[in-house]
Amino acid sequence: MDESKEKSPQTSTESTVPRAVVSRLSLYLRELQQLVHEGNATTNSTQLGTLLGFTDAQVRKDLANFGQFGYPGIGYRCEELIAAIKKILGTDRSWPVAMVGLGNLGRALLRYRGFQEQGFQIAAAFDVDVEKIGSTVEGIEVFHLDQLAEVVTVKGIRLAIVAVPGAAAQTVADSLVAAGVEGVLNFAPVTLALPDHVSRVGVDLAIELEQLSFAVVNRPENP
Amino acid sequence: MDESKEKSPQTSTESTVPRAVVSRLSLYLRELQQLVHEGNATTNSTQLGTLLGFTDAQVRKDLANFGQFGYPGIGYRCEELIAAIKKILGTDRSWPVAMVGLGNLGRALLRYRGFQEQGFQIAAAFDVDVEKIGSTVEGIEVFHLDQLAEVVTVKGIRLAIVAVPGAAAQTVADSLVAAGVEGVLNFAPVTLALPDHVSRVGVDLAIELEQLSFAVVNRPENP
DNA sequence: TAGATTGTTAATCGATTAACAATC
DNA sequence: TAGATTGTTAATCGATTAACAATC
Repeated sequence: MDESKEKSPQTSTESTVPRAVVSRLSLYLRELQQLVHEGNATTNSTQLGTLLGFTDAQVRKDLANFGQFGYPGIGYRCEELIAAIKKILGTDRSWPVAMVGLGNLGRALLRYRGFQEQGFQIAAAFDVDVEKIGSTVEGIEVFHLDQLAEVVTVKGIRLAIVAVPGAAAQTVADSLVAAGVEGVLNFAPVTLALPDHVSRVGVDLAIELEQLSFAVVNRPENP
Repeated sequence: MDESKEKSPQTSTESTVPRAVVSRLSLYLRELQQLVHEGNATTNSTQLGTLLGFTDAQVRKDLANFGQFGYPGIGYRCEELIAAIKKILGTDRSWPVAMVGLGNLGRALLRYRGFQEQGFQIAAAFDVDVEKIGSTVEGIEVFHLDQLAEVVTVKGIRLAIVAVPGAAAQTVADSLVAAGVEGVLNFAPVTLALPDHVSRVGVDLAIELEQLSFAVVNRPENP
């Protein structure tokens, strides 16, 4: 073998980590927070795996992508692992987020507490309805979409949530990109075209139900 | 009660078709509907793949799981493929769905039109707030959670959406299972324990944002 | 210590991509 | 026919699981 045994210089996390692993990382974090809430100081790969439906090997392998966090013979100290995962996910800080679109979904999301609990703060909302511009919803100022670039810059916004009708989503996305936003969480039922340097996550509520109906219809007993 | 075909130890259900494939099937459907809307009668694996960011081979391979839908030299007839995918997903019919929890998110989801467009109809809503019981929201009757089993039976409900606080979600899920519901779409930030014969899809809005912050923080150029 | 559990390597399993004969 | 595109098989790639020495 002529291969050097040198480790590659990428220390913590390059884009070599699959999305599925990152997704599970969030689940580990959520479960660890729950375990702490229940009074546990430590856990282990078997317990975490059982709670989430994964094998113990997978839990350890996933974490191994980012370093060594456990103690042989003991497991993982919950608070310590929580801090480590938050650092990896980037949620050891607070992110100001833009909300675009104040229809039913957008307004509901403005009121949702779960974002803030995990380090995301809606810093500004945008719409095109003049009735809404200038008002305040849940303590968040509503701006016209035209002010996007300005507000994004002033407030240091890097992430945005798109909750506009499908027909408007791509145009909004283009504006977000032009304003310098780096990541978009899209609730519109369309696939957004974004440049490579902008990250994209899509949630389509109807699609989630479709996954369910497929599972139900295709279960052995159910024709 | 006879599970006679015990070939594989666990998850004998839809193990033949991976979840990832089913998820892409929904994306194909959405894109095909968009293509029809734009006036296209046919498409092909290269076009579908390009629009969604997949290879043409993957599109064909995914569809091959379910049969032969294309025409060599031509591609796919949009309307025909739409009908085929809807049949596979089980959305060639209308599904009555239960909504449990009428907080901000639950109410927003009641108003969301996207469900109905894809064949899902909220048939009843449930809460424990006596102020809401008996009222009508968006034309949908609100029942007390105690009436779940009864209403589920009468309305033939097989799917449910859980939009209650995390602390209440497992209890609600247990009630849904007891009422005979076969699939649960869970928006509460907890992992629900459900029996094998009940399907589960989870959407955690904070987790979606975490995926985004991870992507942004771990992009080569960004600290 | 003895028991428990990690991190990691090797083996297995599954999913994606490439290639091409079939065919419209 | 000539050109285009499918469905499918084979090759590649990646992810999950199993196993175990290290170690607390």
